Amino acid sequence: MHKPYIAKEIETKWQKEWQKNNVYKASADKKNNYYVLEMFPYPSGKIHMGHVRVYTLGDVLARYKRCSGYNVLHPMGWDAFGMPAENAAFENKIHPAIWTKQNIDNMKKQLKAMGLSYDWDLEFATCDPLYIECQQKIFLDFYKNDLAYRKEAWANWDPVDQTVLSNEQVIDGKGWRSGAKVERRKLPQWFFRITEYADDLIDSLDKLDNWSNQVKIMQKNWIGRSEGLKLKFKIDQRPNDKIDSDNIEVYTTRPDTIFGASFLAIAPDHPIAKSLANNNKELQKFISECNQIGTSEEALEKAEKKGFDTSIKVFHPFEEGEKLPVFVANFVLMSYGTGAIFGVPAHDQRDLDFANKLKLPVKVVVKDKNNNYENIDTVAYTGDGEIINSGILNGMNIHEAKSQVIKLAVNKKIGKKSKQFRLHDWCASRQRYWGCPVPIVLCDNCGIVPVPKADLPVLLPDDVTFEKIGNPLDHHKKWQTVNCPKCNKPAKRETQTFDTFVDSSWYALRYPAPKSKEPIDKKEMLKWSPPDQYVGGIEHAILHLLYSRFFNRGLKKTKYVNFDEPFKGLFCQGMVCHKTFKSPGGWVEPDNVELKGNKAFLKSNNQELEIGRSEKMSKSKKNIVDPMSIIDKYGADTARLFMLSDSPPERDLDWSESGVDGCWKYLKKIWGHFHNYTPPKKNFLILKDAEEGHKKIRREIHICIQNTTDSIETFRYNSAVASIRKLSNLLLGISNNEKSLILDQIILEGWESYLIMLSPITPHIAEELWKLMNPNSSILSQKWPDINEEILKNKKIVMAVQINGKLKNTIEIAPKEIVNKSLQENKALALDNIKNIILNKEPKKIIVIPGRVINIVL
RNA sequence: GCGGAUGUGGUGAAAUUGGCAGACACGCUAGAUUUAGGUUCUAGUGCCGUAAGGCGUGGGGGUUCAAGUCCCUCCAUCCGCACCA
Repeated sequence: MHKPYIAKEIETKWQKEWQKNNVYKASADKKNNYYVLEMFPYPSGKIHMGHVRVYTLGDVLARYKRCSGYNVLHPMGWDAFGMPAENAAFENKIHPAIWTKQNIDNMKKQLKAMGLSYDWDLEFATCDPLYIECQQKIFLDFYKNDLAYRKEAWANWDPVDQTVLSNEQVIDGKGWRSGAKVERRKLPQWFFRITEYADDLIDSLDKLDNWSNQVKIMQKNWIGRSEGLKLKFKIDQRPNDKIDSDNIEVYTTRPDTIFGASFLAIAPDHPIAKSLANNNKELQKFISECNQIGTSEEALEKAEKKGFDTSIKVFHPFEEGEKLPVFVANFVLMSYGTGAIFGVPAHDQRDLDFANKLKLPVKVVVKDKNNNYENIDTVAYTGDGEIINSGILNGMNIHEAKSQVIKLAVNKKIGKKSKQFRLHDWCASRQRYWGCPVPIVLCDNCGIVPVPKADLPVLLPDDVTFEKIGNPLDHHKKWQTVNCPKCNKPAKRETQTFDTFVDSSWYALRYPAPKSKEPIDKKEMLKWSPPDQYVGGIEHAILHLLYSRFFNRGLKKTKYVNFDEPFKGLFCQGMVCHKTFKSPGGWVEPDNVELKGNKAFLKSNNQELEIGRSEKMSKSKKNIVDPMSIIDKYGADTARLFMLSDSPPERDLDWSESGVDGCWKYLKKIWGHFHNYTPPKKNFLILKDAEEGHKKIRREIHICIQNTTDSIETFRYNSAVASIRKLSNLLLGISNNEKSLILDQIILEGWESYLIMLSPITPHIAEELWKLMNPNSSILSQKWPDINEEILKNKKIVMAVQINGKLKNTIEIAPKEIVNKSLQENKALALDNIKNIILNKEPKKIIVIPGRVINIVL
């Protein structure tokens, strides 16, 4: 009897051994350097299955590349600033720094138990004083180069707690702790000038060949470039003198529909609206209602369209005598275009909803050929068509009309062509404690004064309390008070800290030299950067990845780097999901559930539970499986194998206990096999003398090697696992009485290749089994198996024979017959069942696709 | 609301360019061995049908000798929406 497979034992053994030998040390050479990076985690306390998935994916790639002869940089660190640490401080009276440190220690231990191939010497956390100092240096350079500036911006304001809330802390328009209705307030905040690069950020997407297409499309739409017209409407009668303009300027992307305009709408915070509100209580009330919708775009767009008639009228620019009413409307954004629009209900859904609500006229100006365009009542028509009811524009299509109106407006000096972006500048400051301080002093005499680089870092004070509501830095008078670096008079530190997206916008460049005094050590960085492959969740498709792309451009402008894009390749993996279980008392953890057939019961009292569909693992639904319990029970290799086995990496993965069990049984089977296997003395030289029967087996082995390699290269890891398993099925299926000297060598070649290909996936068991065959070498120093092209060349080709496109039979041909179409046709026609179907009919057509299919059309 | 994606057996899925749908697994069924420690092995398994055969890739329509793959349309689910990270 052989040794039982006790995963834990061999996994800790090899992890210790590899650590001792420092096998994952990154050392760059002149060429063949490869940088694999996975998105670093927020240290929330313990790892979850999402981490197991993304880090396994990255690890397979890192190990595969190392095995294929590359020098690999594969680092890990911590996105250590953020709100949860402050929440923990508030709830459990623990300092954010201590809480974060504890979490990092614990999670590091857990990641190590997964057997990931990181060079831990390169580890850092974004809350390290050195990282803070470096980031502040970069910020000062950005500020000097006009990439950062301060201006007023909206924030969610809790009027009871007297504090700023994140969108996450606003639930149904109410503060999460106070329950008070949340308002919007303007505060001075710090911005990065990302819009400066808007065009470049769109145009350069084309160059990112190794980025997933969907992310590129999402970013393009997010930036939202549009070409349109800024157009002035003359005000008929000014209601009060405080309005210092005779015009209201609107921005539109549909100048062609100008004759269908039935109103103007301005944003609640448009200067004219504000000015009117000064002596209009009703309007004041309306504006403050608008301010209660919240700051998220989703909330604004979903809110019921509401408007307030200002009683101002404006003249239609092209239609003599026509006047349009001006409304303040809750769906118009001050931050986009000019903060004012003209409304064309027939051809814009929002405008139509609004017009219907306020009983405004709907005038059709674009003819929809396919539908009844006379009556537009609830659905606006936004497509192309012939312009009607529009005087001089009649008969044009919308594109002709668009340029015609722009031309007319420019000639009349009431408009100009304008390019707009949906993207707005990045608000990167937060009114919170646990973040990197903005290194600025606010002085009554000198205004905004950067902290001199020599005085960095500006570190957070330790002695803060979280009992008082609001930003602890605001309450810390001693920390705030400094002398102005310019005039030396008493001044105040900026009490805002950076958005954590700032921390994660440049961390990849820090790994090559994480202890350098310089933010980015050029020499070391250039050996590796930018990362060849970045791996992370699709939920970061826009913000993190767009901010990183901007930041990299900023770093180029400030001469820290010499390339534009932060990541050469990008791969986004799907989420980890699990079924949900519900009892009348609420959600139930999978750990407390017993499955019998397709029913689920509560372990404690056998009560039957409702089984819900699979959803993203989340605390609220309690459908969480703790990775550590899986590693304890089955081992890291099983967990890793399961993560890769069934679902393609980019798709959501359904966690299933039986799937994990299957992986474990498989590893156990392989374990058993190798413990009973006595390999022959290696002599691969005799393989070239193999006869056809043996060659066939060897060919199949090499087909598996080829398929596995292709699948790994293209991130189809589930297919890679399938072909690896196919290879073991094949080798295990060769019966003992077939064996011979040559076949024994073929089988040995097969098993060695098998273990090497398995090793990036399940490194521990692969090493253990490798040592059984080769006690003096490590699997980590083996080369990825070569594909023997010569062997693959002579495989038989199977072709489908179809009648009217339906498969009826197959034929086999030799590779050299692939060019001989008539031979293939004749072979197909000679088949008995084909003859029977054709009988005496004359085929109308016979299509031969060489080497693939013969289709006989009757 | 806007933007992006996904949809194939009982389940997870596979299928270079349109060219044999269901590889590899899980589950299930039957049988064998009795497993010594979470058994293993063999056979079967898309659906309907005794069979011949027919039907099958979310629904409907189309292009083609040929459609999971291309086009139109509808439906369902998931992700993001700028202060969660």
